[in-house]
Amino acid sequence: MTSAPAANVLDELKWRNLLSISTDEAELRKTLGSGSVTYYAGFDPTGPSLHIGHLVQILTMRRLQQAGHRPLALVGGATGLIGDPRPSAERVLNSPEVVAGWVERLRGQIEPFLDFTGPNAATMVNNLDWTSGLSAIEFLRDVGKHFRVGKMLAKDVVSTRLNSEAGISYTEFSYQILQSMDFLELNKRYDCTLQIGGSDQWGNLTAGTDLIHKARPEAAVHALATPLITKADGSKFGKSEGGAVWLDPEMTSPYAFFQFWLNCEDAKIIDYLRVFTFRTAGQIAELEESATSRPQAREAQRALARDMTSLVHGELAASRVEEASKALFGGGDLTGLDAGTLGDALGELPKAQLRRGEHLLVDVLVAAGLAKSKSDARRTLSDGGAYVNNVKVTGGEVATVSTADLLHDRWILVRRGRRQLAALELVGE
RNA sequence: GGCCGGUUGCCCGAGUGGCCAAAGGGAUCUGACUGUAAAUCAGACGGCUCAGCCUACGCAGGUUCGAACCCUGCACCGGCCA
Repeated sequence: MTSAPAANVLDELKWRNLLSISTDEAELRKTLGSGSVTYYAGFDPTGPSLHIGHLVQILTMRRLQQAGHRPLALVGGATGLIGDPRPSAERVLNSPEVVAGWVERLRGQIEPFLDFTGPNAATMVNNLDWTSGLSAIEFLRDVGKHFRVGKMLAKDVVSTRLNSEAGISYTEFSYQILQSMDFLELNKRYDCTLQIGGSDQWGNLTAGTDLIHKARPEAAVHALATPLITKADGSKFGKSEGGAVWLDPEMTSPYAFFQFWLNCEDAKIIDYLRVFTFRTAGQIAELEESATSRPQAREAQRALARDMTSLVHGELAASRVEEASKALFGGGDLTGLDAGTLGDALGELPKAQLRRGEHLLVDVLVAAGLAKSKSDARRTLSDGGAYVNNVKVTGGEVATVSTADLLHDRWILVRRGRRQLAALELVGE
Protein backbone atom coordinates (compact mmCIF):
# COMPACT_ATOMS: atom_id res chain seq x y z
CA MET A 1 0.00 0.00 0.00
CA THR A 2 2.89 2.37 -0.52
CA SER A 3 3.79 4.26 -3.60
CA ALA A 4 7.34 4.92 -4.59
CA PRO A 5 8.09 8.49 -3.50
CA ALA A 6 8.02 10.61 -6.61
CA ALA A 7 10.88 12.95 -7.32
CA ASN A 8 8.60 15.68 -6.11
CA VAL A 9 5.32 14.87 -4.44
CA LEU A 10 3.72 17.65 -6.41
CA ASP A 11 4.25 15.64 -9.56
CA GLU A 12 2.51 12.70 -8.05
CA LEU A 13 -0.41 14.86 -6.99
CA LYS A 14 -0.58 16.22 -10.50
CA TRP A 15 -0.53 12.78 -12.01
CA ARG A 16 -3.35 11.75 -9.74
CA ASN A 17 -5.31 14.83 -10.76
CA LEU A 18 -5.24 16.12 -7.25
CA LEU A 19 -3.91 19.54 -8.09
CA SER A 20 -6.62 21.90 -9.19
CA ILE A 21 -5.06 25.21 -8.34
CA SER A 22 -2.32 26.46 -6.07
CA THR A 23 -0.40 29.53 -5.18
CA ASP A 24 2.84 29.96 -7.15
CA GLU A 25 3.39 26.43 -8.35
CA ALA A 26 7.10 26.77 -9.08
CA GLU A 27 7.72 28.11 -5.60
CA LEU A 28 5.58 25.41 -4.04
CA ARG A 29 7.44 22.72 -5.94
CA LYS A 30 10.74 24.14 -4.75
CA THR A 31 9.55 24.26 -1.15
CA LEU A 32 8.21 20.73 -1.20
CA GLY A 33 11.40 19.52 -2.81
CA SER A 34 13.78 21.09 -0.36
CA GLY A 35 12.74 19.74 3.01
CA SER A 36 9.90 18.74 5.25
CA VAL A 37 6.99 21.11 4.98
CA THR A 38 4.37 21.44 7.71
CA TYR A 39 0.91 21.57 6.17
CA TYR A 40 -2.66 21.43 7.32
CA ALA A 41 -6.17 20.59 6.23
CA GLY A 42 -9.27 21.43 8.20
CA PHE A 43 -12.45 19.44 8.78
CA ASP A 44 -15.50 21.07 10.26
CA PRO A 45 -17.74 19.06 12.56
CA THR A 46 -21.01 19.58 10.73
CA GLY A 47 -22.22 16.07 11.42
CA PRO A 48 -21.48 12.95 13.44
CA SER A 49 -19.23 11.45 10.77
CA LEU A 50 -17.03 12.28 7.83
CA HIS A 51 -18.07 10.91 4.45
CA ILE A 52 -16.17 9.78 1.41
CA GLY A 53 -15.96 13.31 0.06
CA HIS A 54 -13.63 14.10 2.95
CA LEU A 55 -11.45 11.22 1.93
CA VAL A 56 -9.86 13.27 -0.83
CA GLN A 57 -8.31 15.62 1.71
CA ILE A 58 -7.47 12.94 4.21
CA LEU A 59 -5.70 10.84 1.63
CA THR A 60 -3.90 13.81 0.13
CA MET A 61 -2.62 14.52 3.61
CA ARG A 62 -1.45 10.97 3.83
CA ARG A 63 0.33 11.16 0.48
CA LEU A 64 2.15 14.29 1.57
CA GLN A 65 3.13 12.68 4.85
CA GLN A 66 4.48 9.65 3.04
CA ALA A 67 6.60 12.03 1.02
CA GLY A 68 8.16 13.26 4.24
CA HIS A 69 6.03 16.26 5.09
CA ARG A 70 4.40 16.93 8.40
CA PRO A 71 0.61 17.01 8.71
CA LEU A 72 -1.55 18.99 11.07
CA ALA A 73 -5.09 17.71 11.02
CA LEU A 74 -7.42 20.42 12.19
CA VAL A 75 -10.89 19.62 13.43
CA GLY A 76 -12.81 22.84 13.61
CA GLY A 77 -14.32 23.03 17.05
CA ALA A 78 -14.67 26.78 16.51
CA THR A 79 -15.46 27.01 12.80
CA GLY A 80 -18.00 24.23 13.30
CA LEU A 81 -19.88 26.56 15.63
CA ILE A 82 -20.07 29.23 12.95
CA GLY A 83 -20.59 27.35 9.68
CA ASP A 84 -18.89 27.78 6.34
CA PRO A 85 -21.44 29.51 4.11
CA ARG A 86 -23.03 27.24 1.56
CA PRO A 87 -24.12 28.78 -1.74
CA SER A 88 -27.74 27.82 -1.20
CA ALA A 89 -28.80 28.95 2.24
CA GLU A 90 -27.90 29.85 5.77
CA ARG A 91 -26.99 26.96 8.03
CA VAL A 92 -28.74 26.14 11.26
CA LEU A 93 -26.39 26.51 14.22
CA ASN A 94 -25.56 23.44 16.27
CA SER A 95 -25.13 23.59 20.01
CA PRO A 96 -21.61 23.71 21.47
CA GLU A 97 -22.18 20.36 23.17
CA VAL A 98 -23.19 18.68 19.96
CA VAL A 99 -20.29 20.17 18.03
CA ALA A 100 -17.84 19.15 20.75
CA GLY A 101 -19.12 15.59 20.49
CA TRP A 102 -18.68 15.61 16.74
CA VAL A 103 -15.15 16.95 17.10
CA GLU A 104 -14.22 13.87 19.07
CA ARG A 105 -15.79 11.56 16.55
CA LEU A 106 -14.06 13.19 13.60
CA ARG A 107 -10.70 13.11 15.30
CA GLY A 108 -11.10 9.39 15.76
CA GLN A 109 -11.94 8.98 12.10
CA ILE A 110 -8.98 10.93 10.83
CA GLU A 111 -6.32 9.51 13.12
CA PRO A 112 -6.00 6.08 11.48
CA PHE A 113 -4.96 7.66 8.20
CA LEU A 114 -1.97 9.49 9.55
CA ASP A 115 1.23 8.47 11.30
CA PHE A 116 1.63 10.03 14.72
CA THR A 117 5.16 8.77 15.24
CA GLY A 118 8.53 9.48 13.70
CA PRO A 119 10.28 12.64 12.56
CA ASN A 120 7.31 13.99 10.64
CA ALA A 121 4.64 12.84 13.05
CA ALA A 122 1.15 14.18 12.55
CA THR A 123 -0.56 16.42 15.09
CA MET A 124 -4.25 16.91 15.73
CA VAL A 125 -5.28 20.48 16.37
CA ASN A 126 -8.53 22.25 17.22
CA ASN A 127 -9.15 25.88 16.39
CA LEU A 128 -11.26 26.29 19.48
CA ASP A 129 -7.95 26.37 21.35
CA TRP A 130 -7.03 29.79 20.00
CA THR A 131 -10.46 31.28 19.55
CA SER A 132 -12.37 30.45 22.72
CA GLY A 133 -10.37 32.90 24.80
CA LEU A 134 -10.37 35.65 22.24
CA SER A 135 -12.43 38.72 23.05
CA ALA A 136 -14.52 40.45 20.45
CA ILE A 137 -12.41 43.59 20.79
CA GLU A 138 -9.16 41.70 20.31
CA PHE A 139 -10.65 39.93 17.34
CA LEU A 140 -11.75 43.14 15.69
CA ARG A 141 -8.51 45.02 16.43
CA ASP A 142 -5.92 42.35 15.79
CA VAL A 143 -7.52 40.32 13.05
CA GLY A 144 -10.39 42.30 11.61
CA LYS A 145 -8.14 45.22 10.70
CA HIS A 146 -6.37 43.04 8.15
CA PHE A 147 -9.54 42.32 6.23
CA ARG A 148 -11.01 44.57 3.59
CA VAL A 149 -14.72 44.19 3.29
CA GLY A 150 -14.64 44.70 -0.46
CA LYS A 151 -12.42 41.69 -0.84
CA MET A 152 -14.51 39.62 1.52
CA LEU A 153 -17.62 40.47 -0.43
CA ALA A 154 -15.96 39.43 -3.65
CA LYS A 155 -15.47 35.84 -2.51
CA ASP A 156 -17.53 33.48 -4.61
CA VAL A 157 -19.87 32.05 -1.99
CA VAL A 158 -20.37 35.38 -0.33
CA SER A 159 -21.39 37.14 -3.51
CA THR A 160 -23.59 34.21 -4.49
CA ARG A 161 -25.35 34.40 -1.17
CA LEU A 162 -25.60 38.15 -1.28
CA ASN A 163 -27.25 37.97 -4.67
CA SER A 164 -29.58 35.21 -3.60
CA GLU A 165 -32.84 35.51 -1.77
CA ALA A 166 -31.31 33.82 1.22
CA GLY A 167 -28.85 36.60 1.95
CA ILE A 168 -26.10 35.95 4.49
CA SER A 169 -25.71 36.52 8.20
CA TYR A 170 -22.76 38.37 9.67
CA THR A 171 -21.89 35.10 11.38
CA GLU A 172 -21.33 33.17 8.19
CA PHE A 173 -19.83 36.19 6.49
CA SER A 174 -17.13 36.11 9.16
CA TYR A 175 -16.25 32.51 8.52
CA GLN A 176 -13.40 33.30 6.16
CA ILE A 177 -11.75 35.35 8.85
CA LEU A 178 -11.85 32.48 11.29
CA GLN A 179 -10.37 30.06 8.81
CA SER A 180 -7.67 32.59 7.91
CA MET A 181 -6.80 32.91 11.57
CA ASP A 182 -6.32 29.17 11.73
CA PHE A 183 -3.64 29.27 9.09
CA LEU A 184 -1.96 32.24 10.75
CA GLU A 185 -2.08 30.59 14.13
CA LEU A 186 -0.69 27.31 12.82
CA ASN A 187 2.00 29.23 11.03
CA LYS A 188 3.02 30.85 14.30
CA ARG A 189 2.72 27.76 16.43
CA TYR A 190 3.97 25.04 14.12
CA ASP A 191 5.63 26.89 11.26
CA CYS A 192 2.88 25.56 9.05
CA THR A 193 3.41 26.90 5.54
CA LEU A 194 0.86 25.07 3.42
CA GLN A 195 -2.86 24.65 3.60
CA ILE A 196 -4.66 22.14 1.43
CA GLY A 197 -8.37 21.95 0.77
CA GLY A 198 -11.00 21.35 -1.86
CA SER A 199 -11.28 23.80 -4.71
CA ASP A 200 -14.53 25.08 -3.23
CA GLN A 201 -12.34 26.24 -0.36
CA TRP A 202 -10.04 28.27 -2.57
CA GLY A 203 -11.43 31.56 -1.35
CA ASN A 204 -10.84 30.57 2.24
CA LEU A 205 -7.37 29.24 1.47
CA THR A 206 -6.23 32.45 -0.16
CA ALA A 207 -7.85 34.51 2.58
CA GLY A 208 -5.46 32.68 4.89
CA THR A 209 -2.34 33.26 2.83
CA ASP A 210 -3.31 36.92 2.44
CA LEU A 211 -3.70 37.33 6.17
CA ILE A 212 -0.30 35.81 6.80
CA HIS A 213 1.29 38.07 4.21
CA LYS A 214 -0.04 41.04 6.12
CA ALA A 215 0.43 39.85 9.68
CA ARG A 216 3.74 38.08 9.20
CA PRO A 217 5.40 39.42 6.07
CA GLU A 218 8.46 37.31 6.73
CA ALA A 219 6.56 34.02 6.34
CA ALA A 220 6.28 32.37 2.92
CA VAL A 221 3.14 30.31 2.73
CA HIS A 222 1.21 28.37 0.14
CA ALA A 223 -2.21 27.00 -0.58
CA LEU A 224 -3.15 24.02 -2.69
CA ALA A 225 -6.63 23.04 -3.78
CA THR A 226 -7.77 19.62 -4.93
CA PRO A 227 -10.42 19.45 -7.62
CA LEU A 228 -14.04 18.73 -6.99
CA ILE A 229 -14.68 15.04 -7.54
CA THR A 230 -17.69 14.44 -9.74
CA LYS A 231 -19.54 11.67 -11.48
CA ALA A 232 -19.34 11.26 -15.23
CA ASP A 233 -22.39 13.45 -15.76
CA GLY A 234 -20.93 16.20 -13.60
CA SER A 235 -23.22 15.60 -10.67
CA LYS A 236 -22.15 15.30 -7.09
CA PHE A 237 -19.97 12.36 -6.20
CA GLY A 238 -20.50 10.33 -3.06
CA LYS A 239 -24.21 9.79 -2.80
CA SER A 240 -25.76 6.38 -2.85
CA GLU A 241 -29.27 5.13 -2.18
CA GLY A 242 -30.61 7.52 0.33
CA GLY A 243 -27.66 9.73 1.07
CA ALA A 244 -24.01 10.21 1.80
CA VAL A 245 -21.57 7.34 2.07
CA TRP A 246 -20.25 7.74 5.60
CA LEU A 247 -16.99 6.54 7.05
CA ASP A 248 -18.73 5.50 10.25
CA PRO A 249 -19.56 1.77 9.94
CA GLU A 250 -22.74 2.28 11.97
CA MET A 251 -23.99 4.82 9.47
CA THR A 252 -22.81 3.09 6.31
CA SER A 253 -22.06 -0.58 6.78
CA PRO A 254 -18.77 -1.90 5.40
CA TYR A 255 -20.83 -3.99 3.02
CA ALA A 256 -22.70 -0.94 1.70
CA PHE A 257 -19.41 0.92 1.56
CA PHE A 258 -17.85 -1.81 -0.55
CA GLN A 259 -20.89 -1.92 -2.79
CA PHE A 260 -20.74 1.80 -3.38
CA TRP A 261 -17.25 1.60 -4.84
CA LEU A 262 -17.95 -1.63 -6.66
CA ASN A 263 -20.76 0.08 -8.53
CA CYS A 264 -18.49 2.82 -9.78
CA GLU A 265 -19.29 3.83 -13.33
CA ASP A 266 -16.85 2.75 -16.03
CA ALA A 267 -16.24 6.27 -17.21
CA LYS A 268 -14.79 7.27 -13.86
CA ILE A 269 -13.11 4.19 -12.53
CA ILE A 270 -9.58 5.13 -13.53
CA ASP A 271 -9.95 8.67 -12.22
CA TYR A 272 -11.09 7.33 -8.87
CA LEU A 273 -8.30 4.78 -8.65
CA ARG A 274 -5.83 7.63 -9.02
CA VAL A 275 -7.53 9.95 -6.59
CA PHE A 276 -8.44 7.49 -3.86
CA THR A 277 -6.04 4.56 -3.92
CA PHE A 278 -2.34 4.22 -3.34
CA ARG A 279 -1.82 2.02 -6.38
CA THR A 280 1.08 2.88 -8.62
CA ALA A 281 0.88 4.17 -12.15
CA GLY A 282 1.82 0.71 -13.41
CA GLN A 283 -0.88 -1.05 -11.45
CA ILE A 284 -3.48 1.43 -12.50
CA ALA A 285 -2.44 1.10 -16.14
CA GLU A 286 -3.07 -2.64 -15.92
CA LEU A 287 -6.49 -2.10 -14.44
CA GLU A 288 -7.23 0.41 -17.13
CA GLU A 289 -6.38 -2.15 -19.76
CA SER A 290 -8.73 -4.60 -18.12
CA ALA A 291 -11.49 -2.04 -17.82
CA THR A 292 -11.20 -1.23 -21.49
CA SER A 293 -10.99 -4.72 -22.91
CA ARG A 294 -13.11 -6.62 -20.39
CA PRO A 295 -15.41 -4.09 -18.76
CA GLN A 296 -17.89 -6.72 -17.69
CA ALA A 297 -15.24 -8.36 -15.51
CA ARG A 298 -15.05 -5.10 -13.54
CA GLU A 299 -11.65 -5.84 -12.15
CA ALA A 300 -10.89 -2.17 -11.70
CA GLN A 301 -14.07 -1.64 -9.69
CA ARG A 302 -13.25 -4.65 -7.55
CA ALA A 303 -9.78 -3.29 -6.89
CA LEU A 304 -11.17 0.11 -5.97
CA ALA A 305 -13.82 -1.36 -3.67
CA ARG A 306 -11.33 -3.66 -2.07
CA ASP A 307 -8.72 -0.94 -1.49
CA MET A 308 -11.13 1.61 -0.14
CA THR A 309 -12.90 -0.77 2.21
CA SER A 310 -9.60 -2.01 3.48
CA LEU A 311 -8.33 1.52 3.97
CA VAL A 312 -11.39 2.70 5.87
CA HIS A 313 -12.64 -0.44 7.61
CA GLY A 314 -9.59 -2.64 7.70
CA GLU A 315 -8.32 -5.67 5.85
CA LEU A 316 -10.52 -8.09 7.73
CA ALA A 317 -13.77 -6.28 7.06
CA ALA A 318 -12.78 -5.84 3.44
CA SER A 319 -12.32 -9.59 2.99
CA ARG A 320 -15.57 -10.30 4.73
CA VAL A 321 -17.68 -8.02 2.60
CA GLU A 322 -15.94 -9.03 -0.58
CA GLU A 323 -16.78 -12.66 0.12
CA ALA A 324 -20.33 -11.71 1.03
CA SER A 325 -20.73 -9.80 -2.21
CA LYS A 326 -19.46 -12.74 -4.19
CA ALA A 327 -21.86 -15.14 -2.49
CA LEU A 328 -24.92 -12.93 -2.78
CA PHE A 329 -24.40 -11.85 -6.37
CA GLY A 330 -22.44 -14.80 -7.63
CA GLY A 331 -25.00 -16.25 -9.99
CA GLY A 332 -28.14 -16.06 -7.98
CA ASP A 333 -28.59 -19.65 -6.86
CA LEU A 334 -28.53 -19.39 -3.12
CA THR A 335 -29.70 -22.93 -2.43
CA GLY A 336 -26.27 -24.16 -3.41
CA LEU A 337 -24.51 -22.23 -0.66
CA ASP A 338 -23.59 -24.00 2.55
CA ALA A 339 -24.96 -22.63 5.78
CA GLY A 340 -21.67 -21.14 6.91
CA THR A 341 -21.04 -19.16 3.74
CA LEU A 342 -24.59 -17.98 3.49
CA GLY A 343 -24.77 -17.01 7.14
CA ASP A 344 -21.58 -14.98 6.86
CA ALA A 345 -22.82 -13.24 3.76
CA LEU A 346 -26.22 -12.42 5.20
CA GLY A 347 -24.54 -11.16 8.32
CA GLU A 348 -23.26 -8.17 6.38
CA LEU A 349 -26.75 -7.09 5.34
CA PRO A 350 -29.41 -5.09 7.12
CA LYS A 351 -31.46 -7.57 9.13
CA ALA A 352 -35.01 -8.11 10.24
CA GLN A 353 -36.52 -10.85 12.32
CA LEU A 354 -39.14 -13.23 11.12
CA ARG A 355 -41.52 -15.45 13.02
CA ARG A 356 -42.72 -18.77 11.74
CA GLY A 357 -45.75 -18.69 9.55
CA GLU A 358 -46.83 -16.65 6.60
CA HIS A 359 -46.22 -12.91 6.27
CA LEU A 360 -47.24 -10.27 3.80
CA LEU A 361 -44.24 -9.17 1.80
CA VAL A 362 -45.42 -5.60 2.11
CA ASP A 363 -44.77 -5.76 5.84
CA VAL A 364 -41.55 -7.67 5.40
CA LEU A 365 -40.11 -5.09 3.01
CA VAL A 366 -40.82 -2.33 5.48
CA ALA A 367 -39.46 -4.27 8.44
CA ALA A 368 -36.29 -5.04 6.52
CA GLY A 369 -35.78 -1.40 5.66
CA LEU A 370 -36.13 -1.98 1.94
CA ALA A 371 -39.21 0.22 1.71
CA LYS A 372 -39.85 3.37 3.64
CA SER A 373 -43.60 2.87 3.97
CA LYS A 374 -46.21 0.31 3.13
CA SER A 375 -47.24 2.37 0.14
CA ASP A 376 -43.67 2.30 -1.04
CA ALA A 377 -43.58 -1.46 -0.52
CA ARG A 378 -46.83 -1.95 -2.40
CA ARG A 379 -45.51 0.06 -5.29
CA THR A 380 -42.39 -2.06 -5.36
CA LEU A 381 -44.46 -5.22 -5.40
CA SER A 382 -46.77 -4.04 -8.14
CA ASP A 383 -43.77 -2.83 -10.15
CA GLY A 384 -42.40 -6.35 -9.95
CA GLY A 385 -39.36 -5.07 -8.12
CA ALA A 386 -39.23 -7.48 -5.20
CA TYR A 387 -37.30 -10.73 -4.98
CA VAL A 388 -37.22 -13.51 -2.43
CA ASN A 389 -34.06 -15.57 -2.38
CA ASN A 390 -33.12 -13.95 -5.68
CA VAL A 391 -36.32 -15.09 -7.36
CA LYS A 392 -38.65 -12.43 -8.66
CA VAL A 393 -41.93 -12.14 -6.78
CA THR A 394 -44.93 -12.31 -9.07
CA GLY A 395 -47.82 -12.24 -6.64
CA GLY A 396 -48.17 -8.47 -6.61
CA GLU A 397 -49.24 -6.62 -3.49
CA VAL A 398 -50.65 -9.66 -1.74
CA ALA A 399 -47.52 -11.79 -2.09
CA THR A 400 -46.29 -13.47 1.04
CA VAL A 401 -43.26 -15.23 2.41
CA SER A 402 -43.46 -18.17 4.72
CA THR A 403 -41.48 -20.76 6.55
CA ALA A 404 -41.28 -22.70 3.31
CA ASP A 405 -39.00 -20.04 1.87
CA LEU A 406 -36.38 -20.43 4.59
CA LEU A 407 -32.87 -21.32 3.49
CA HIS A 408 -31.21 -23.80 5.84
CA ASP A 409 -34.40 -23.46 7.87
CA ARG A 410 -33.15 -20.13 9.08
CA TRP A 411 -32.84 -17.25 6.62
CA ILE A 412 -34.59 -15.56 3.77
CA LEU A 413 -32.89 -13.12 1.45
CA VAL A 414 -35.13 -10.30 0.28
CA ARG A 415 -34.14 -7.94 -2.46
CA ARG A 416 -35.55 -4.79 -3.92
CA GLY A 417 -34.53 -3.96 -7.42
CA ARG A 418 -31.16 -4.84 -8.78
CA ARG A 419 -29.11 -4.58 -5.64
CA GLN A 420 -30.78 -3.58 -2.40
CA LEU A 421 -30.62 -6.58 -0.13
CA ALA A 422 -31.72 -7.46 3.36
CA ALA A 423 -31.70 -10.63 5.42
CA LEU A 424 -34.58 -12.10 7.38
CA GLU A 425 -33.71 -14.39 10.20
CA LEU A 426 -36.09 -16.79 11.87
CA VAL A 427 -36.70 -15.97 15.47
CA GLY A 428 -38.12 -18.25 18.18
CA GLU A 429 -41.82 -19.00 18.22
C1' G B 1 -38.31 52.11 12.69
C1' G B 2 -41.25 52.75 7.71
C1' C B 3 -42.82 50.82 2.98
C1' C B 4 -42.84 46.78 -0.52
C1' G B 5 -42.06 41.63 -1.77
C1' G B 6 -41.38 36.52 -0.32
C1' U B 7 -42.16 31.62 2.71
C1' U B 8 -45.51 25.49 -1.70
C1' G B 9 -44.07 18.30 -1.46
C1' C B 10 -36.56 15.70 -1.04
C1' C B 11 -34.74 20.29 -4.18
C1' C B 12 -36.07 24.08 -7.85
C1' G B 13 -40.64 26.00 -9.19
C1' A B 14 -46.10 26.89 -11.09
C1' G B 15 -50.74 27.66 -8.80
C1' U B 16 -53.88 32.95 -6.25
C1' G B 17 -61.56 30.59 -3.66
C1' G B 18 -64.16 24.63 -5.70
C1' C B 19 -61.85 20.72 -11.58
C1' C B 20 -55.40 20.63 -6.06
C1' A B 21 -52.17 15.49 -2.95
C1' A B 22 -51.16 20.55 -5.93
C1' A B 23 -48.40 21.86 -13.37
C1' G B 24 -43.27 21.44 -14.99
C1' G B 25 -38.16 20.17 -14.12
C1' G B 26 -34.41 17.78 -11.12
C1' A B 27 -33.35 14.02 -7.62
C1' U B 28 -35.11 9.24 -6.27
C1' C B 29 -37.41 4.19 -6.95
C1' U B 30 -38.94 0.13 -10.30
C1' G B 31 -39.11 -2.39 -15.11
C1' A B 32 -36.84 -3.48 -20.08
C1' C B 33 -31.68 -3.71 -22.13
C1' U B 34 -26.81 -4.93 -19.85
C1' G B 35 -22.06 -6.28 -16.71
C1' U B 36 -24.43 -5.35 -9.30
C1' A B 37 -21.74 0.15 -15.11
C1' A B 38 -23.37 4.22 -18.32
C1' A B 39 -26.78 5.84 -21.92
C1' U B 40 -31.77 4.99 -23.60
C1' C B 41 -37.00 3.87 -23.30
C1' A B 42 -41.31 2.97 -19.98
C1' G B 43 -43.84 3.39 -15.29
C1' A B 44 -43.98 5.22 -10.29
C1' C B 45 -43.06 9.04 -6.90
C1' G B 46 -47.41 12.08 0.99
C1' G B 47 -49.67 8.28 4.25
C1' C B 48 -53.31 4.59 5.43
C1' U B 49 -57.46 -0.21 7.61
C1' C B 50 -56.64 2.45 -0.44
C1' A B 51 -62.82 2.90 -5.74
C1' G B 52 -62.50 5.78 0.37
C1' C B 53 -60.25 8.35 4.18
C1' C B 54 -56.36 11.15 6.70
C1' U B 55 -52.29 14.60 6.62
C1' A B 56 -49.91 18.64 3.76
C1' C B 57 -48.78 24.55 0.72
C1' G B 58 -44.04 29.18 7.27
C1' C B 59 -47.11 29.37 12.38
C1' A B 60 -51.81 30.68 14.88
C1' G B 61 -56.62 32.33 14.35
C1' G B 62 -60.74 34.10 11.17
C1' U B 63 -64.17 34.73 6.70
C1' U B 64 -66.76 31.04 3.54
C1' C B 65 -71.10 25.68 2.00
C1' G B 66 -65.79 25.28 0.52
C1' A B 67 -59.01 28.25 1.40
C1' A B 68 -52.35 26.70 -0.78
C1' C B 69 -55.26 30.71 -2.70
C1' C B 70 -59.20 36.02 0.99
C1' C B 71 -58.61 38.64 6.10
C1' U B 72 -55.85 39.38 10.99
C1' G B 73 -51.73 38.54 14.07
C1' C B 74 -46.90 36.24 14.64
C1' A B 75 -42.08 34.25 12.89
C1' C B 76 -38.27 34.13 9.40
C1' C B 77 -36.00 35.95 4.67
C1' G B 78 -35.08 39.72 0.85
C1' G B 79 -35.30 44.81 -1.32
C1' C B 80 -35.78 50.01 -0.82
C1' C B 81 -36.10 54.15 2.59
C1' A B 82 -34.72 56.17 7.54
